Amino acid sequence: MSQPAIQLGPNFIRNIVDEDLASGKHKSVVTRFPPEPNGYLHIGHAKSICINFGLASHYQGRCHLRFDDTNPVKEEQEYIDAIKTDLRWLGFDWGEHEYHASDYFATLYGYAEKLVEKGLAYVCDLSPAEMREYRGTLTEPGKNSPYRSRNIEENLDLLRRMRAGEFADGSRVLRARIDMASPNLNLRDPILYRILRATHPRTGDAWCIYPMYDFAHGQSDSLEKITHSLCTLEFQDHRPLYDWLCEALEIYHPQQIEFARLNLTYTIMSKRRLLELVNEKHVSGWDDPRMPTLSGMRRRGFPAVAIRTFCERIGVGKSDSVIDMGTLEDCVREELNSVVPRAMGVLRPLKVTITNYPEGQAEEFTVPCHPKDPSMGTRTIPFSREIYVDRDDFMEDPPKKFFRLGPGREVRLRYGYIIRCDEVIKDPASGEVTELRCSYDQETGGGALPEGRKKVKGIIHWVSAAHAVPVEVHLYDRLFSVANPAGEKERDYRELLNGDSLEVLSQALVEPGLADAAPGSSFQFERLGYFTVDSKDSQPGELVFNRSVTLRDTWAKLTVK
RNA sequence: AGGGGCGUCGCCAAGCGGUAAGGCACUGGAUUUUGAUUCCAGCAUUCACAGGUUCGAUCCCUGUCGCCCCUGCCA
Repeated sequence: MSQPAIQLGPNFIRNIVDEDLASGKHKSVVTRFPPEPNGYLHIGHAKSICINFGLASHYQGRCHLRFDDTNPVKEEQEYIDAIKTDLRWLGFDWGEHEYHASDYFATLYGYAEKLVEKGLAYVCDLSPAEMREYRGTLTEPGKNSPYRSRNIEENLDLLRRMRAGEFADGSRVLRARIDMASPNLNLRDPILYRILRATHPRTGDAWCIYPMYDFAHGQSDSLEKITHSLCTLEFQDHRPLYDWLCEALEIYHPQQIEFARLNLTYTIMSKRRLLELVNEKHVSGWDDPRMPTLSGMRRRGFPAVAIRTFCERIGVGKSDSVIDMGTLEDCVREELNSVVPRAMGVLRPLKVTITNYPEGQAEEFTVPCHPKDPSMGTRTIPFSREIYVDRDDFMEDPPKKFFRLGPGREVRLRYGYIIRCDEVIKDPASGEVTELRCSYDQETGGGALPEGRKKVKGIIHWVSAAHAVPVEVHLYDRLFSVANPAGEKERDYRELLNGDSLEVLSQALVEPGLADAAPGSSFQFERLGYFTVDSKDSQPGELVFNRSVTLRDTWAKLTVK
């Protein structure tokens, strides 16, 4: 696998790295992407991935994949596997450099003993409630734990017995001895190790004590000789602890740099909440096409390149931001537009009979697969007396500027004839339009325009009734009904879900050439948008198409106004 | 005795003392057998605000205001 061309623009992290390289602090760059395997990767992770791998490739360095697996109660092998799948799909390669914090458990434990021996850590017996009380508040200093003055021998003995499994879960912890009066709460004797009897996906029951994030992350960075440890803004307050531990342990000291996490309008990025959406069945799974997960987007039909382009475009900064979903959609359209073949599909069919076209007759039009890329070749589409058009392309009482079908109006069938609507048939009971009876101009086949004939403005897509393939189409809309669900403090985010985020169309029809479309393959249904064959719900002969994204639609914009 | 960050066009974002890049969005117009694509044009006399330093400040200093993060034995 080769590194994708990720071209991140200038940013503050690059400036720092440039200085480090210029000053000789570093000769090369080593970064890492450190997910906790407690859920699936989402577009926010993609930003981090692109920054870490992108920075490494920009400086011809390397980027490690490291699982931050220090909390066995939340982590699962399923997630480890899914993360690797998504990472590869995105186009990144970590080579031999796959690591797990759990690989370092023995070393980390050794570090803990070292800290105790230096008098910089102690075993504390305070209960969680007491711990909270002793910690103080944002404005008041904490107070020293009564166990803070235990001597080194006792601490070492206790730590070893913690590891040996002599004490109950939660009964004791190992703490760093720093400063209970620090204005930075992270420095008020933070917990380094907790007793936890849980089976770890990789180390099983080998350990009953597990290191906390702060005692694993920086140490893992150090062991891997990471030069620049990039993380999100909320870890800024942890940096002093990161630095303190590297100094106290006298180990290689990477530099932690924080950047703003990604937020996207109309969705959420919290793994905890995404898990809830899955568990509470608000969505069909982590890979539901409405989810902001990479697996969801892949299934929806978003190309990996589009996601990488998106990450390049949004840049890297330190200010909290919420990026418009339109930016992502534009990246998706841009990629799909250039690489995907065209096809015709009718979402909500309305029967049209061409009254002057001979019964039983049929013909085929040979048309390009792509309007601008001849290398994509041609395809044939059948035409006959009965066709289907989309209901949206007919209006009984059309407004100004509507140049599709209406009583007495002419339109061009894309790649076919010009037809005129002569008669509108309705269901006598409901008044619903059930059929259009039209006549065609046989001089206009395949786009021909006889001398002197006026050009028609409207061109609509269609499908031959006898030849069309019935399919199911899933239309997706934003998952949430408000732009920034995470910013809504008053209401539970579940109340903000968009009840109409999924629309299932079971009567859709596509041109016969799509009958054997492969799962995951994408097409542009002309005038409608990009559609991708669902890789999970499709059966042979029963295709399900996911609408990946619509086309830009200036008409829709006008009608809203 | 609170601390740590951030404020440049509707949304992102370059800029690092010499007079506001770029993308998305939006608005025109051209081409078009997709109301798509493509193309061309327009879109911040101004950088949260107020002072100060300077020949000159978005960039330096001071103050004010606004927003985000931190009181898990989560990461």
